[in-house]
Amino acid sequence: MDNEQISKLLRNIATAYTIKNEKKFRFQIIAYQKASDTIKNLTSEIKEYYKEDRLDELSGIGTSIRGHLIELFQKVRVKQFEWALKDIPQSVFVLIDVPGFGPKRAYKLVNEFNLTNPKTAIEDLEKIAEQGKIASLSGFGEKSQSDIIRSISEFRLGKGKTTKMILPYALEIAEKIIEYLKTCRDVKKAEPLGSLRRKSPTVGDIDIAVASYNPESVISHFISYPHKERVMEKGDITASMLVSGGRQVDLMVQPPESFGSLLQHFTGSKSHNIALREFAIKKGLSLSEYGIKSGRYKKIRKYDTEERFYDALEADWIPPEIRENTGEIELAVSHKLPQLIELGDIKGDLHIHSSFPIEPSHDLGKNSIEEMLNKAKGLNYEYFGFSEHNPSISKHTNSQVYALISKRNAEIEQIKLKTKSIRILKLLEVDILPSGKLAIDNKSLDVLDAVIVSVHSVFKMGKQDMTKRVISGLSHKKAKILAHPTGRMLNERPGYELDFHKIFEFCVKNDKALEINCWPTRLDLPDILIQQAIQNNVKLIINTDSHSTSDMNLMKYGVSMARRGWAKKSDILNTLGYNDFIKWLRG
DNA sequence: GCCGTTTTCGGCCCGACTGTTTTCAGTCG
Repeated sequence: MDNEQISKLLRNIATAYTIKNEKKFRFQIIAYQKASDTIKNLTSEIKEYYKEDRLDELSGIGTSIRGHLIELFQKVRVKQFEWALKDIPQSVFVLIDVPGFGPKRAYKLVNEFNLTNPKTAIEDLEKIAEQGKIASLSGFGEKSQSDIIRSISEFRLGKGKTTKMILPYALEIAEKIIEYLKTCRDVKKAEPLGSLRRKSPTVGDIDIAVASYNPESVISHFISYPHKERVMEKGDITASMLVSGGRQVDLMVQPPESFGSLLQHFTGSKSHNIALREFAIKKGLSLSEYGIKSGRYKKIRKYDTEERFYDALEADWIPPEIRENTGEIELAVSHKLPQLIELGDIKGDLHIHSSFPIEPSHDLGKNSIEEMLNKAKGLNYEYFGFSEHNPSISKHTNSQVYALISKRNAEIEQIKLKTKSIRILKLLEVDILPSGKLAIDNKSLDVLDAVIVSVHSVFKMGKQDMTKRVISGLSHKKAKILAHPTGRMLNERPGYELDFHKIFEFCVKNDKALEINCWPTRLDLPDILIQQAIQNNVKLIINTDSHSTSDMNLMKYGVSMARRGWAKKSDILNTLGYNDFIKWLRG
């Protein structure tokens, strides 16, 4: 069983407990949900934690659930789970994935209509709703019957939060809506919050906060958005709608004097907020989007900025990117938060594909060496590295490969003569073959300043073999950077299997760096691995992997990812000045 | 069932909205 399946299993246990007796099992339900989330967010398989006897490192998994997981890995069947799941039809766990269905409603419908086949439960229920059989059920009515039909249809089309957007796409939608919101006079401020503000690599829905003295007017303006598909909810201070494309947008409004508490509340993450509120309780305080209530006086104090809100808790302001309840609250309270890297700290971009006809087996860039370079100057970089893919080895002999690389180098040298304001490096992105050998030979490698190595074929290898392959590729003296280390493509494929303990160890020992690739569908390394890499003293470098001049603006996404991984300026190699950087590259 | 900045026992975030209700349950974030 993989993480996704085990996470779902634990969530099902929580659902089962909710159906059995929500009050009695209240805290077990929370515990199982938390354990489920922990496993869902892991970057390596939980089974590895079990094998290495490291399950106790995971927060939210205590003695009891740990014992059940061990039983799961050893015997497959878990007595406690079987007891909890007994009497609950499988269809319930299928139906619950459809928005609007919680444990209670799903269970009631499955039982009432005897939906025994989990594979067809959703469409069976749809038919029953269409036949008008649900409205007469106690607790249901005409409206909920038609809502069910619509929910199922939207779920099938992947609308709402069912599918996640990559970050730039979500930002684009948010910016349009914010621009529209600002045409309303009553809107004093409007900001994108939630996972968008935390710069999460994928975003389920778009959260927007507005400061206004007239929430009614703001909400009525919001739901009149010309590109809306439908309004899902409309209350006094919040509203939700689907915009064209089926993307969900949530709105919350507070007066300007409470905007700080609203920002804090609506930025999340959920687990950060829960932890912060638990911390506040110990101080006799109660937090919400309205402000802070003191237990004794019950009077609410309002905060116009987030800084003042955190300050009221005697904590430093916490950058949104690290609000994931992984220790940031404790450090904010002890005033020991790290100074995270910023976009302005970046002094160079080393992973650039020009259109120079180097005849690679992978893709070529769209803009010339000179065009890319001019863009780099515009970004005020100190140094810049060209790293096209190596010439295709199936179509060229070694000497042809050498000739192509030399030709590119010659062109770079020509341009270097005319260029004073920026230092240029002659790099290449070289494939690590399944054997672990680099795709090009030493003669070709010798004419390069260094190479970026990466895996572009045969992804399905065992973890140990893939780790050996990558380490073998990185072992070459010229190989300094491992590009997009996990190989994941967001919304497309998970990464290949790698033993990152070994990779980290190798990189530290041999002074190699791991790339944080800025490409929005990659964002690779993932944040959690960035954090682990830093803890292990592994050097990192943020590269755009640009294939056109406009791609070079993607640097901000890599920096956000680094911030999510708690990276400081000193953790990132391309914040170094040229002399220090080149010393590392050639070292 | 988890967890430790008064705790290995006794706590466990806080609120909005909808539909079916006649005061609230269910779902969501």
